[in-house]
Amino acid sequence: MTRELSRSGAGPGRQDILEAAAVAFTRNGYDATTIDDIADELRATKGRVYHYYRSKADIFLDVVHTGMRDLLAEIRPLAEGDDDAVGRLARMVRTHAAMMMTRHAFQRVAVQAVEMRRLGQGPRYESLHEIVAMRDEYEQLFADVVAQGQREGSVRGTDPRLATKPVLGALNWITVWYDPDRADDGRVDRIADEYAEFVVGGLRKGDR
Amino acid sequence: MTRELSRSGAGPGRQDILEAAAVAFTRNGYDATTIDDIADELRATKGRVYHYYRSKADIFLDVVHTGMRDLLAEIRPLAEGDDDAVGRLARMVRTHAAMMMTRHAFQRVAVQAVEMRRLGQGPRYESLHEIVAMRDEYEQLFADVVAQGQREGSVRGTDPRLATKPVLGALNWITVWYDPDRADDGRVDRIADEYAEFVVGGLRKGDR
DNA sequence: GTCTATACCAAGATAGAC
DNA sequence: GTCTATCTTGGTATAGAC
Repeated sequence: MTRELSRSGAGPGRQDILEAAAVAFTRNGYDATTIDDIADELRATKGRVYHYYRSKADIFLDVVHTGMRDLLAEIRPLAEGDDDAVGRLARMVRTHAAMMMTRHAFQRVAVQAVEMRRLGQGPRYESLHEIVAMRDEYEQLFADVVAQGQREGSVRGTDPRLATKPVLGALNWITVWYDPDRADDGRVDRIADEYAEFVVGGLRKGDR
Repeated sequence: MTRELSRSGAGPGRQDILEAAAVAFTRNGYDATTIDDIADELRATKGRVYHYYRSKADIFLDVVHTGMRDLLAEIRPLAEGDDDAVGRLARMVRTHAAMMMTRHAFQRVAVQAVEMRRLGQGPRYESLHEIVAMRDEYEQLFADVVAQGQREGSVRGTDPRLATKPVLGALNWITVWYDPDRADDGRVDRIADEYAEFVVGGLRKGDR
């Protein structure tokens, strides 16, 4: 039965619901989004939604999981290259920034989840641990590149973990202000380049 | 009657409620916070809260308004100095960062509000326009300093409005990860300095 | 001015027809 | 597999005692 399918991206009927939910959650946030909102977005009714998902929290976690999995899939290979750290960092930033814009709905919901402290309560969702683990791995990818840059002498000395905070803050914040409906050709690339320049400048060792 | 007092910071009984509400909203977010949570934090009951405020939304907006007003009061004088732009920018960033930590509850709630798109609906709260106006003024303060730095030749060329996005994103994000309970002496200053260095580095014209 | 008790409603979730 | 109808709960807001 469908209930038993593995989370995230599996199942044909589920995918539609996931996308509708991402849009709905992006519009109004988790609490203010009703199951009817999701059903409306789907052009269906509650019955359909509850056939595939047991609860609103389940849907939400699946959206978040999908968003983080996709982001990690893009960034991990870039972080693991063996060229110079600053170049890798620039590509990671550019790609993360671009994802916040091109996959706006899923990424905005994922960012929402990071901000929720109270996600810890409620029933024991195993997918919650997975999400926290992905977030930690993600942050570590950036911290490692920073540390690598320090060894290479191209990045100024700071605690690498602390250094990731403004970087990821700047990047994640894109989901707050960016409006995908004002899509303007070339805009995504221009913004992504600006972020890359900003972050690299902020971490590079100044020669003055 | 108390109901007629001007919003934000006025009234003796109101101040207590405001502080309790800031703490409660910080803990669980707007929707998940109940009036009973606020009353518990106050060590009182609903009756007290509703004596001073007509609705939950009113309390929330007052917390947000207070947070933004205080932040603006700190930053505006720094932005208006007449020394070099990079120095002013560094002080603005340091101060903003410090406020996110030392006034964590109010500032976190204010950041929450910025992220809510749907605040626009519901009854016509006049204070909403004021809040939006404050946000815009705030962003403009940073954009002006960036533009000034470009005229002075110390800041690299970019759209000043776009340049403020990663800066304010990095700064506001502090409210998400910073935990005031792990207060450790000197931590606030160390973090604030790190942010100042990061932002200035990200915007300064590179001499390479 | 603060409390308790309660009206009222919105929304999550379920039952069962088709 | 999708629907409509309904149950149930939790939370905003109010009434009115003290």
